[in-house]
Amino acid sequence: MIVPTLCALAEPTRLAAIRRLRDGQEHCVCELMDALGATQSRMSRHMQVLKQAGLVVDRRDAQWVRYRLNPALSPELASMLDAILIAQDSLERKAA
Amino acid sequence: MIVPTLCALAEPTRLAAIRRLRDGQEHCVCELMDALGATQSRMSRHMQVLKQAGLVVDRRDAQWVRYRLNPALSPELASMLDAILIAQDSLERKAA
DNA sequence: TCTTTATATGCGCAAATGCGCATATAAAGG
DNA sequence: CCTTTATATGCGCATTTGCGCATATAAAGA
Repeated sequence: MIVPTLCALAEPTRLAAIRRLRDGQEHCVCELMDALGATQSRMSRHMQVLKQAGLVVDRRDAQWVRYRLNPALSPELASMLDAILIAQDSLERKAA
Repeated sequence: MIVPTLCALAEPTRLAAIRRLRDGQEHCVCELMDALGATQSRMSRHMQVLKQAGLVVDRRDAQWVRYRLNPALSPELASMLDAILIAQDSLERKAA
C-alpha cells in the first residue's frame, strides 16, 4: 500500500529529511538532527519510520549510521517524492 | 504547508475517494460511501478532511452534496496527486 | 579499560485520532 | 405537515501517536 508511505512523509521533520537525502548522498543522524532542529531520539525514530516505509536505507560506518534514499526505490515512487517536494516548494513560494 | 495535504491523503478511504474524483466529475457522498464501503458518517467526515485540505470543493444540489476535485488546484498539487495515484498503481501491480 | 561520540530503544504519559451511535439539518415529494 | 433521502455533527470511548527522559548499545580513541 502507498498509504504507509504517505504517512511516513506526512510529517515535517521526516519530509525535511527526505529533502536532504534527495541529494543522493549519505547523511548521518547527527547531521540531520542539527540541520533540522530535532532531538537525537526523535531524529533516530523518524529515520526508523522512513526506513520501515522503505524510503531510506542505512549503513553502519564506525560510530555513525549513514542514511540515504533507498536506491531500489521504484521510478514511480521516486517520481512521487519529486512531485511532493516540488509541490511543497510551490506552496512556499506562494506563501511569500 | 504540504504536510496537512499529505496527511489528508494518507488514509485508504480518502485516497480512494480522490482517485474517483480524478475523473473530473462530481460525486455525491452516498455514491462514494457505497463504492468505497464506508459508513455515512465516516464518509462525510473523510470528505470534510479533504475539503479542509483544499483538495476538493463541494456544492449543494437538492438533497445531495456534490464533491469534485478543487478546480483551483495548482498544477504542482495536481501533478503530485497524479504521481501518488500512479505510485499506488505500480505498487498494486507489483503485489500481483 | 575508561571516556567520548553516535545512535537506538524502553517506558510512561498527555494529546490526538478514529470510530460508532445517535441526532440534527436540509431538501424534496406525497 | 409528515416522511423519505441525503448529509453533517456532537459525543463518548478506546486506540494510537508523539514526545521527553533515561538508559542501552556500538564504536573509536586516549
